[in-house]
Amino acid sequence: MSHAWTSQMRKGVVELCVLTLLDETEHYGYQIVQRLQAIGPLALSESTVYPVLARLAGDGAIAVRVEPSPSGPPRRWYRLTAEGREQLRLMTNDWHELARGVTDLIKQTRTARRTP
Amino acid sequence: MSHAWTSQMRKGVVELCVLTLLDETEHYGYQIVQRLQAIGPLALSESTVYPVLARLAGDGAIAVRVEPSPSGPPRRWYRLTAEGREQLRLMTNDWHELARGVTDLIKQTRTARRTP
DNA sequence: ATCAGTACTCGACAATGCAGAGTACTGGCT
DNA sequence: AGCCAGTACTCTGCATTGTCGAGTACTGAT
Repeated sequence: MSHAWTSQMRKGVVELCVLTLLDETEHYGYQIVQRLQAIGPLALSESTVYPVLARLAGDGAIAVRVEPSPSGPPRRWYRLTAEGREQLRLMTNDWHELARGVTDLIKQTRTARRTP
Repeated sequence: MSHAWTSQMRKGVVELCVLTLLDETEHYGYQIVQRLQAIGPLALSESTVYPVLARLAGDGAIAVRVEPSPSGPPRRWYRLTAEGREQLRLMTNDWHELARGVTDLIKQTRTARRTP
């Protein structure tokens, strides 16, 4: 298993990743799970992704279109709405700020420790 | 206010930041709050930081030392234990992996969208 | 008939950040 | 003395969210 804290670090980030993938092109849920699992540190299961999709759809950030699948139950294709695209923009900004804040803090304290 | 998702993005990261600061040098709780509030995207309140310190101390990642304050109630100075230093190392690794994973994903989808 | 792969659903749980209120100590202002 | 701001920490309760585990349904291969 991963460490216990990795699942906490993912919080909030999952939503960002889903929106990001949908910004690229239309996706269905299972496909999103596959793509995120291909990224090691973002490997997450269906029970994580599907609720996110449901909530984003409820919020109007993404829209659904059902299409029969060649192998299995019908697929639910999701795409970004204008609202969702705007949310993605804001979230991406926040993500970059946060990531930079944390990474900088780590760097700063490292150099601070090296020169006491 | 910040957006609703920023507080979710912080999950797990707060613990990392606290450990990082303590890796630099000994700190007391209020001081940690002040320093993190100075970093815009990491601005968080006492009710966030103190529970984290309590839990880390309970886990043995940090050790406490009480000292009277020149202005106010006694300060609780925290410092990293060997255990805590190891945890910090692992968390930092995980953080960098996650951050790189997300940032790369954003970049990839951007270029993918540019060349359809 | 059985099994693997696909695609989605659901209930219950645990961790964590956060708002809000409260306590206690010091020192400055009136 | 009385009051307020700043310091330093505590506590209750809440909402959000990722995750485990199990379940359903459809297709095609063995």
